[in-house]
Amino acid sequence: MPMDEAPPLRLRRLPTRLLTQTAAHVQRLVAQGLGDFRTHHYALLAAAEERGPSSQAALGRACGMDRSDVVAATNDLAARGLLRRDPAPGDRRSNVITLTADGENALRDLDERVRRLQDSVFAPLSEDERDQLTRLLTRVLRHRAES
Amino acid sequence: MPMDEAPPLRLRRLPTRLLTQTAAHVQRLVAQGLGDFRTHHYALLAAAEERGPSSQAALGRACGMDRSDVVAATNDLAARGLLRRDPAPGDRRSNVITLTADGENALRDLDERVRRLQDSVFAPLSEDERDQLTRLLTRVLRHRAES
DNA sequence: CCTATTTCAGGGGTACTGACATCG
DNA sequence: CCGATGTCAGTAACCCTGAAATAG
Repeated sequence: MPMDEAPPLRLRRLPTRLLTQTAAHVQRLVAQGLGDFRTHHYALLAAAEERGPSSQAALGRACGMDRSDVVAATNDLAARGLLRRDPAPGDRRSNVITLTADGENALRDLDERVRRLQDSVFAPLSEDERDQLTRLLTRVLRHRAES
Repeated sequence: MPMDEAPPLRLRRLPTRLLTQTAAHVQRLVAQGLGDFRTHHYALLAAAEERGPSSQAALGRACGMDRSDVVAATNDLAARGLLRRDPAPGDRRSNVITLTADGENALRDLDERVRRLQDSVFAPLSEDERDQLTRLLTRVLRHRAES
C-alpha cells in the first residue's frame, strides 16, 4: 500500500494535540520507569514527606488529586507499609497520614527514578529549553486555576 | 483543617507532571468544545480529507492512532454518515475510507471549534510563546519516533 | 442547615495488548 | 512462512461523578 504516513496538516502543529500526544508518550515512559508504583503513589509519598502528617483531603489538594484517587492510592501504600493511616485526634472525620521509614526509603528510590526519567524523556531539550517548557506549562495551568 | 495546599516542591516544577496535568486540563476543555465528537473523530476526518480516500491502516498511521481505535472511530463516523467504508478494489484485506459531503461539513464545523479551543486554552500565551511550546513539544515527540 | 472528610461504586476518554481470520 | 489488514475483547492508568455515612 502507500508509504505516505504524513500527519494531517491540521494536526501536525495543533498545540492541544501535541500536548496530549506528548503527555501520552511521557506517561508511558514514566509508568515503566516507576516499576510497581503509579504517579499517584509518588505524589502522595512526596506530599506526605514535605508536609508532614496531614489529612487525606489536604494531601489530595496539594497534589491536585481527586479524593477518590487519594483513597485508592493510600490503600495501596498503607498495605505496603509505606505510610500509616491513623484517626485524627482533633477531627473524628479525618485521618492523619504519616510516612513510615520504609516509605521514606521508597520515596528516595522514586526520586532517583524520576530524576532519570526527566533526563530520558527530555533528552532532546537543553536545560534552558526545559525551563522554558516548564514555565509555559505552568502559565497554562495557572490560567486554569484562575478560571 | 489547614489552609495550606501548596503542591510538593518535587512536583511543582516537575516537567513530566506539568505535562500530564496540563494535558488533562486541555483534554477536558477539548472534550467539552467538541460536543458529541471525540478527538479521534476529528483526527480521522481531517486525515481523510487531506489524504483523500485511504485505508484505515494508513489513516491510523498518519494520526498516530492504534488500529483498534481506528476501527471504533470509523464505525461511529460511518454510522453518522460522515464517511464511507468500501472494500478496496486492489486489496481484499483493506477498506477505502472516503469522506462524505456531510463529513466535510462536520469537519469544517470542527475546524472552527478547534480553532476557538486553542485560543481559550492558550489564552495566557502570546503567539510567539505558543510557537515556542509547539516547537518544544514537537522535538520531544520526534525523539520518541526515533527511539 | 450547610459544609467537610472519607469511602465506595462506577463511568469516560485515551492508549494499548492479544488474539483471530483474512489476505498479499 | 512472513507480514499486513481489519476486527474484537479486554486491560491499564488517569480523571471524574454521585452518593452515602460521619462529623464539624
